Amino acid sequence: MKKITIGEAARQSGVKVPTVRYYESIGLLAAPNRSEGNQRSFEPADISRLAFIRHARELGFEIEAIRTLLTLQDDPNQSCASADAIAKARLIEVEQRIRSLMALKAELETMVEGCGHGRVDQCRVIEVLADHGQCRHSQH
Amino acid sequence: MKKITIGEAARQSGVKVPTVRYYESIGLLAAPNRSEGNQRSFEPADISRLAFIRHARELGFEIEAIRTLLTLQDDPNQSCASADAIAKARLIEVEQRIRSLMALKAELETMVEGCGHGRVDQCRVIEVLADHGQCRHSQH
DNA sequence: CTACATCCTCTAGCGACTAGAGGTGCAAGA
DNA sequence: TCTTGCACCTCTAGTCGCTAGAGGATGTAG
Repeated sequence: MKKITIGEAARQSGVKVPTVRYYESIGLLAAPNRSEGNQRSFEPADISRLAFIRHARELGFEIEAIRTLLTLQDDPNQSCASADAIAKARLIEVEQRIRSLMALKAELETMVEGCGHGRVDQCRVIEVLADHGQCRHSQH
Repeated sequence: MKKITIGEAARQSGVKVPTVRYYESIGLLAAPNRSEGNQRSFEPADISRLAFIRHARELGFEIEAIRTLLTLQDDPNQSCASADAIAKARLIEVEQRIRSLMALKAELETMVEGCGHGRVDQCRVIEVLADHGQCRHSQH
């Protein structure tokens, strides 16, 4: 088998080199074998695992959630109820966040539209920030 | 004038006590006068400033952006072009983030819907994570 | 053999707080 | 007056998920 360097693993998985080392350091990725000269030598499975992690991170899962998902993946006989629960929780978070951002968007639009491009004392941006009572949303 | 303690200031502005001290430490809020016993004594203007900061933070502005907005507020003769630019930049960020989260939402929904609630080896949650090729969005 | 890219470990830094230790100030009840 | 107990003080260190940099070793191409 040809040796996969950390740089190769990084390129193939889309995870940066220092981040690969970081994932190893926190135990998300098993420590790989080393070459004569102490350089890491990865297996193809490590690249899949890194890609899995990367994808999950892109979806906004926290490291601890990913750790759980990975242990589930490692043991395919387990019930997928936990995986389902984690994904559902994340979905709810994302929906919340979208709602919240929509409210922010509306408020920012009011600010930007209301800006007369004159001096600060007539500026709606500053004004709205100074007085929360002027906006329609109250919790985020 | 009655003295406003840090606790009072926190309650009235909605900023937590340690956070008020933090804002002072990074120069976002001027260091207030102290009582005989070295306790901070705030002015009503400080509370407005804290409320301004809090509202801006809720809108997702970074501390450095808020610092700029505050200097603009402090000098009302300035043009509000900078304030406008900051708000516009933030609006674009928010719109980006919403689009990105919508894509995530769609992907998470596919995962959750596809979960057969059986064993992990048939679980769509794990499967989708393991193989990015299965999903329709490619950049976030 | 010599460049030069890539690798190694280690420590420190980022943003925006938050938590905790260890101590002081202050107002109200006994 | 004393004491209880909360609120305040400073300082350091921790959070999350990396990222940057120092200072050195290894590996490969010409």
